[in-house]
Formats: sequence, structure tokens, C-alpha cells
Amino acid sequence: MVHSSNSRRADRTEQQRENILRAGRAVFAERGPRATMADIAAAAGVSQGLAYRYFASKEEIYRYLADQAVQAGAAELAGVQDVPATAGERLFLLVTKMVEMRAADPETFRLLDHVLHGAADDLRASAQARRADFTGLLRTLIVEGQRDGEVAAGDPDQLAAAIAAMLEGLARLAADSERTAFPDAEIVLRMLRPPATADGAA
Amino acid sequence: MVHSSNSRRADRTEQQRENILRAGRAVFAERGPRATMADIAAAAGVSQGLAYRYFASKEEIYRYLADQAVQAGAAELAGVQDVPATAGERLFLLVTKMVEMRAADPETFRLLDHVLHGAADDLRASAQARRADFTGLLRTLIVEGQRDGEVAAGDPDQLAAAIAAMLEGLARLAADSERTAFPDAEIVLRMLRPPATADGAA
Amino acid sequence: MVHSSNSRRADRTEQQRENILRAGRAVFAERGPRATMADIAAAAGVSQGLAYRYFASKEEIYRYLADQAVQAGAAELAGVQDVPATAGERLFLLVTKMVEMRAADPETFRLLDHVLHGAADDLRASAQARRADFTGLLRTLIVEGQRDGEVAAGDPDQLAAAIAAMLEGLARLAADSERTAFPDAEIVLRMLRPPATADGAA
Amino acid sequence: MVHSSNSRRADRTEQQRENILRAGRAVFAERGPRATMADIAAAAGVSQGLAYRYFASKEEIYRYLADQAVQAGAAELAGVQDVPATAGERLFLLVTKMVEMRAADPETFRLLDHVLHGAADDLRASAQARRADFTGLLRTLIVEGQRDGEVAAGDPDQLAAAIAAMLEGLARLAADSERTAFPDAEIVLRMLRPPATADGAA
DNA sequence: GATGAATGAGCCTTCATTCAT
DNA sequence: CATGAATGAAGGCTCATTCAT
Repeated sequence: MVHSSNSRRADRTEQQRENILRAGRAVFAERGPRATMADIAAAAGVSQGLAYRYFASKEEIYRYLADQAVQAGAAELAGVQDVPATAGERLFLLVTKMVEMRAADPETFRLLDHVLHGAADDLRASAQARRADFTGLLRTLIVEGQRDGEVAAGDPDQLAAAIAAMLEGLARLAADSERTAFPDAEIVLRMLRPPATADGAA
Repeated sequence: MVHSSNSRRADRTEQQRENILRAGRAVFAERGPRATMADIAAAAGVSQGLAYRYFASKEEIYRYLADQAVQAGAAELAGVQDVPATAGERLFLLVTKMVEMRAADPETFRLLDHVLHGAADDLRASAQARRADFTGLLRTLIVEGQRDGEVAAGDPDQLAAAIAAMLEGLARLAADSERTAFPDAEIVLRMLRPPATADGAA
Repeated sequence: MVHSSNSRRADRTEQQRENILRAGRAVFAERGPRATMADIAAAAGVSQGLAYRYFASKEEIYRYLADQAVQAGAAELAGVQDVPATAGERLFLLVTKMVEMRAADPETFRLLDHVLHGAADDLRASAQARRADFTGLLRTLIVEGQRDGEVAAGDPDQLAAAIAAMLEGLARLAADSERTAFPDAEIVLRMLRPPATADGAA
Repeated sequence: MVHSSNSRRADRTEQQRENILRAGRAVFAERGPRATMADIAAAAGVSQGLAYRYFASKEEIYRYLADQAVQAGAAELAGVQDVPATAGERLFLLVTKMVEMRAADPETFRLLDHVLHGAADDLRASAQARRADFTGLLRTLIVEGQRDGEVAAGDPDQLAAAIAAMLEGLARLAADSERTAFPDAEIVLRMLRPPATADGAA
């Protein structure tokens, strides 16, 4: 049947596309944007020419993957906002999620790392904008949390920056070595949690 | 006087060398090893060929700067060990120093970052070895500090990894943007300080 | 048929390889190792980059061709040794062959000439070793031939050197100009043939 | 006295010039035209810049030396022509001289060799023209000598070419290795001497 | 006159991209 | 759809030449 054959062909096509993207993600995560097209093709097990049937350029692949990575991080933001909880609780939840994502999917965050510091200016700009969004959200939650006494005192900008920096550092840590101990989110949260009050009310 | 003229020429030469190294540091810090010789020459305000009077290759420049960066980090380690103080105090001192160095000289640490994750295997290995030394020292101080109650509870490996990751993240943060709030060391130390005791002695 | 198509492609590939080698031989023979990759590519009618699909470097091409040339000369040596004839006859046969080879394939011997006097130390050493082998064989045959009265008197080392020098000179002569008269081997052999005896026995 | 001081200065200048030429000759003879200006300056013990006070370019040095070498060979030609002797005698004298010159001054002839086969077209052309002159003279003497029975039979062009080739080969031989046996001119002359007559008149 | 720093053109090589099959 | 040959634009490096001192 024509339709089925078309579908099957389309499936095949889609699979190749995914195949190349998967290879690209692995290779770009490891080597950054200086990974060659030959690397990617080899990792995908296809010819170099074929990649150009699916993507217009190496940069397109990179951009696609970069966007994916940026959005992977962003998805959580929205999710957390909707949770019915106090600012502090949402803050802790958000940070915990972020830490855990970096432990779970180092490849994506290693890639994001390259994007944040790489040469493609517009990509970097957009990734940095996302990060700024994220930091802004952190800041907001921190300010609110501090008002309620759920979050430790301290300059909110510095606290937000500390968390953001920590997350980048963890992404690298995860990427580097499977072997290293990866810190629990709880350790990170110590930077935000208020000290136990003297009367131990908590 | 002959000597004076020679000295002046030698000075000039030495200045150019420094000039090229400075340019190289800036450019490599920003772009990593894929920075172009043309980039470096332009940043130094000299022709591309001239750099080769002072350095045999682009790699030589990179290695020289990489070594410098690796050693800049290492210098502090020794210093802190000699301070007559408890393990906890030395730990806090060390971390404080490290945080402040990253705030003060982001370029060097950005470069170190590239070295730690770049393609030059032997350089990376040596930089990672240094980092492992550092993490090991952190761990030792943490264990001792915990014994004395100066350091918060928690898996020492995770705590050490958290600090190491934080420092990498801060290096990147500092490099990215002069404008961002840079966290005080005290915020980082929250991950290590024990909670206030219930009797509120403090 | 798949196989046929593969074969055809493989043939094409092999042809290009040969094409580039042919061009390289011509260009290196004329200009020596300082011939440009651009020269070779132009002579082969291909882009400069393409040569690197077939050879890792300019030097690899040069070495390949140099080896070929060295062995082309050496092949004759073995052949002549097996001929069942007197030393003198084999000597004359060998020299005749060598002269004729230089007339027939000036390019190869011009290249050999560059190898013998060029900058690539190991290549030159191996080519000179071959030449020493050859000169040694000449000397042996001369000594034996003199014992039998088939070869003219004279210091065997000098005679061998004279023949070796003559062959180099002929290689150059042939390379320079197709137009020049090329001496018959018989003229060269005059340096080796004994004078007619007074009784005209010969 | 002004004049004397000028002379002394001029002497000094002339010495430097000679110094650089001597260095250039040695270096060009060994490496050919690909010898670098740095090589020459180092061999002369002067700075690279100084060479440009005496010569406009590396090529000028090379040309000057090449001309010298070409003329060194040519000088003999004229001399031999004036000798009151038969054609055959003059031929043998000429060839003997040429062989001995190559043994005595390999450097010059090694250089000449580079000129004859190098890339500078006009130089090569002029050197080849000289060589053609020489070969022409040889031919003339051969033809005359054959008429008188002083020179062996054979195509004069081939005989002349054989001698010319031999001389090139000897130049290389001399250049290559001090150690090798260098053939007496008498061996070379065997190609030209008539066979002993049956009546043993000689 | 002499030095050595400085320049810029050219060569080898790599790699993203295109094209014939 | 798929392959791999082919191209051309950089990038690293060398070296003849010029220039300030």
C-alpha cells in the first residue's frame, strides 16, 4: 500500500535523523563545537555526505542540539512555578531538580556548557538569556523566601549567582568522570537554608 | 653605553614576549585552544609571524600559559598547609582563598577551565591531577574538621566534590560577565559550616 | 550489479592514486622535493585537498616515489647476477642495462638523483646504500674480469666510481633534454674494455 | 689621513662582501638554492640584515656565485684553444683539465650542478648555454681529431655528450664524499682514445 | 656599518560542504 | 536514500625582506 510504504520511508528517514542527532549530541558533548563532521558521521555509522541530506550544515545540527539542551533546562522552570507551595519550597524543589538533572543526564549539560561558552555568539546569547531567566527566577524565589524566613539571609543576587555557578560546576563534574562522588542536592541547599533557630521550632 | 643599549633591547624583547603572552592568555581564556594565531597576534598588536620569534608554535604558547594557570592554583595549597590553625580553620581559609582568586583573576581560571576539558591530553591529565590533589586535601581537612565538630556532617567525598564544582562554576561565572554579582566566600562556606548549636552559644 | 559498481569505483580511486603519483613523479623529478603540493595537484588536474585523500602528506608521496625509484634501479642487479656468463660479460651487460634504463626512463632517474642529494636524510641514506651496493658489485665484476683479461687494467675502485659517476651524469643528461644525443652504452664500455691485443686475437 | 681611512673602510667592506660570498658558496653548494638566508648569515657569522647591505637579495648572491661557477669552467676553454697542439692533444688536455678541476674544487662544481638543474630559469639557461658551448667545442675537437686518427671513431655528438655527462657525474661524486676513489682523467679519456693499432706503431 | 625585531607572502594541511553516481 | 570523491577556504608555520636603533 502506498501510504504504508510512504510511512515506512518516512519512519526510516526520521530514524536516520534521530540517529545523526544522537551521534552529534554525543560527539558535541565530548568535544564541543570543534568536533568534526567526520566524527559525527562515524559515530552515526553513516557517510559524511548523508548528514547533509538531513541537515543543512554542521552548525544547524549544533544549533538544534543546543536548543534542545537549553530547553531541557527551561522545562523545569515552568513546571516548578505551577506547584502549589511556598516560595521557599518551590526554590528548594527547583534546585533539587536541577542538581538531579545534571547527575542524570551529564551529556546534555555538558553540551549546554559548550554552548554557554562557545563561539557561536547568538546561540550563546540565547543560552545566556535562558540562564538569566533562571537566575532571575531563583532571585525572586529567594527574596520571597527570605521574607518568610524560609531562606537564609544574604544578598539575593549573590545567592542566585552561587546556585547558578554551582549548577555549572556540577554539570562539568558529572561530565568529567562517572567515578567521582556527586553531591546530593541537600548539600547545595545548605547555601540557602536558614540556620536552625535557637528554639528549634522547625 | 653598550650595556645599556643591550639592556634596553633585551627589555623590549622581554616586553614583547610578555605582550604576546598577555594577548594569548586573554584570547585562549575566551576562546580556548581553538583561538587562532591571528587572534593572538591581533590582540598583541603584532604580525602573525612575529609570534614565532618568541614561541615555536601556538601550542607552546598554550602550554606555557596552561602551566602558569595550573601552578597559580597550586600555589595556595602549600601556603595554607603551613598555617598554624585547626583543620576546620584551614579548610575555611583555603576555600575562601580559592573563591577570591577566582573573583580576582577570572582569566587565569577560565584558561584553566579550558585546559581541564580540552583536547591536549597530557596537559589535561596534569591539570586534573592537580585538581585531584586539591580535592584530596579538601577531603582530608573535611574529615578532620568533622571529627572536631568544626565542619558540618555529610559524606566527605560529596562535600569535597561540591566545593570543587563550585569553584569551577565560579571561574566560569567570573569569566562570563564582570557585571554579575559574585558570591562572597561566606556563602560557599555554608555548605561546610556546622549548623548553629541548639543552645545558641554563638 | 553491486560488485561491478564497487569495482568501478575502486578502479576510479586507484586511477586517481596513480594519477597523482604520476603527476608527483613528473613534478618531483623536475623540481625536486621543493616542488609544491599545488604543483602536483595542478599537474594531476585535481584540487590540492584531494591529494590528501590518497596520501597523508607531501612527504609520503615523495617517499613512495623515492622508494619506487630506488627499487627500479636495484631490480636489475639481481637479474644480472643470475645470468650464466663470465664476470666480464655480466659486467658489460649490467652497464649496458643501466645506461639504457637511464635513456628509457629519465624521469625516474632524475628523481633518484634528487633523492641521492636531497635533504631527507633517511631516504638519502638508503639510496646511497643501494648505490654503494651497486658500486660494490661493479667492483667485484671488474676485479674478476681483470683476472680473466676481459676487463681493462686500472684501479677497480676508480673504474667502478667512473661508471657510477657516468650513470649519474647520463641520468641528468637524459632528464635535461630530450634533444641531446644520448651516448650508446658501447661508448661507456670503452672505459672497461681491454685494448685490442697486438695479435688481433679478439 | 682621509684617504687611508676610506681605503681601510673600503677594505673592510670588501672583506665582508667576500666573507658573505664564501659563506654563501659553501651553503648553496651543500643545500642548493633552498638554503636560507639565515643559513648564510650564520655561516658568515653576521646578522641576517647585514647581508642586505651587500646584496639586494638572496637571489643576487646566488646569481653572483652561479656566474662565478659558470665562468670558472669557461676559463679553461679559452686557455686550451690557445695551446699550439693538434686537435686531439687539445681535446685530451681539455678533458684532463676538466676532470681535475672537479676533483680539486668540488664545491664550485656542486654549485654549478644546482644551477644547471635548479629553478631559476634564466640562470639555468645561461649555464646550459655555456655547457652547450663546451660540448660544441668538444665536438669540434672530436671531429678534427677523428679526421687525424687521434680520436676514436663514433658519433661525435654522442661522444661529446658522454664526456659532458661524465663531468657532471664526477662533480657530484666529488661533492658527495671525500672518501670515494676519484677516477683519473685517463680512465675518462678511454672513451676518446683510439684503440691501439694492430701494428703496434705506438 | 651592524643588529635583530618586525612584516607579509606563500606553503602544507584540515575540514565543511558539494556533487556525480 | 546513500556513498564517497572532490573542492576551496582557512589556519599554522617559514622565511625573504625591511626597518628602527
